[in-house]
Amino acid sequence: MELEKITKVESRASRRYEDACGAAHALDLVGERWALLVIRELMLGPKRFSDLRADLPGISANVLTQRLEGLEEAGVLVRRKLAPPASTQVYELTPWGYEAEPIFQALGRWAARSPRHDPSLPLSDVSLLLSFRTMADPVRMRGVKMRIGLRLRRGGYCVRVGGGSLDVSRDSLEDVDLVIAGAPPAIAAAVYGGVPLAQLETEGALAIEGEHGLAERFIGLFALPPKVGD
Amino acid sequence: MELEKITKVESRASRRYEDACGAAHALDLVGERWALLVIRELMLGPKRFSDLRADLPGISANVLTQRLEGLEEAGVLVRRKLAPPASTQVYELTPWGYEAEPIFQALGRWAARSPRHDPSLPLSDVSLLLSFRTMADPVRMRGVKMRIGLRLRRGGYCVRVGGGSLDVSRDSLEDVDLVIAGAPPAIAAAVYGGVPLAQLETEGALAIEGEHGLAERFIGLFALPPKVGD
DNA sequence: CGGCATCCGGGAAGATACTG
DNA sequence: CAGTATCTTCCCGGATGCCG
Repeated sequence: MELEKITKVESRASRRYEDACGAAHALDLVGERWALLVIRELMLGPKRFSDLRADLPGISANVLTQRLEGLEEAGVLVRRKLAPPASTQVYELTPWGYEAEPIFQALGRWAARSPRHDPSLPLSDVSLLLSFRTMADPVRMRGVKMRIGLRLRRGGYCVRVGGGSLDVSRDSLEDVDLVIAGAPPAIAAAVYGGVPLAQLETEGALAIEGEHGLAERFIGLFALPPKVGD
Repeated sequence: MELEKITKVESRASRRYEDACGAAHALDLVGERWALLVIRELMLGPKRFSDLRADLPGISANVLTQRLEGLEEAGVLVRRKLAPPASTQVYELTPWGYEAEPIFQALGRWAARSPRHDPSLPLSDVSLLLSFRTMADPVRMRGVKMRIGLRLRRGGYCVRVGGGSLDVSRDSLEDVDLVIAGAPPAIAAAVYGGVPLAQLETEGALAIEGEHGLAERFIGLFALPPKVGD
């Protein structure tokens, strides 16, 4: 057991980049496969093991366990036991963990220009909401004030636009001007793919509860960068 | 041979995150081990295979070959043959590849707060220069105008401060106000570690050609974020 | 069922030696 | 100098099973 631990530590050490560069150290911490996506899924609040598994298509249970251990050891997240009677264990980012969001924004903005980016793949609730924070255009938000509710697979979120910025929270859908209900890929198709709302509604992929004009204005707040070569 | 190709393609596909999230796609492109560090080393201009190998402590030749192939296929870099009589082959980022710099800035800023960050590890020329671009404080640069030359192991660089921003280029050391010569870790110790210039000079780790006061002012332009817990 | 340990097969990374 | 070939080690992914 002790020997096992030692060899484990040694192998970990030998697999780190021996590099003082901050980016290299970041990759030592979160560069393993799935690590950043686990953090992404926790960016809007704590989740349980099984929620993480369900929201990360393709991760296996043992890898998720390993990543959670490593990220906890690195100080990126903590395990927390909810007060009874819930008593379930959740994983929650530390304040420093939450500060990783610019990493996702930089990665996302850069990859959005990739010729190979395939928007038809599955998209998690959190990914969609984070993309709003990343892709909202400050110029287009100037003078706009609205509260949009999103009813996604795993719950409700509220997007508040005002004061030239955009705020997102996992929230009930009280006091919103409009609710958009649907799966994340459908909403992404409307927001980023230019697919008309009417078409998505007749297909049953999406439902709008409120004024359509407001939904159109909401969609107009976001802009993808042009693909490489354009 | 054909079978080999097919299995290779299949394995590649199965190892991608099937996720429309931009960050996930970025990791499909540059998430493999060493890939981002290869890009980092090319951020300030093209390099040869052996230079990359020398500047990436610990990468092996076959992995470097694979990463260069993959990054070329992804459109992040191109192989270019220099005109005769040089005739050596170099690897150069595409314009889109150069746009990856915010990724390094986000990673670096975040990891700089890590309790485990060890600044005494080796540091490449490019890492040091990129850290200047990342960590220069716009407030402190206000009204400052200077041209600092750096003579590092692998050549000369010029850091131009002016108009509230900082510019870096691989360049000769003509027309600079000051030259700092030394190994990147020593310069980092002065800039980020608070080690006095005089001490580094007497140790022979660093040499200043010009006014010391100017060097001190240059060093004062940079600030690391506080560590987690401070 | 949620969380985790264990075993196994395949494939990626690492080290070293070798070649045009 | 710029890689290729080969071998070993280790990580990832899948399946199974344990336990509260």
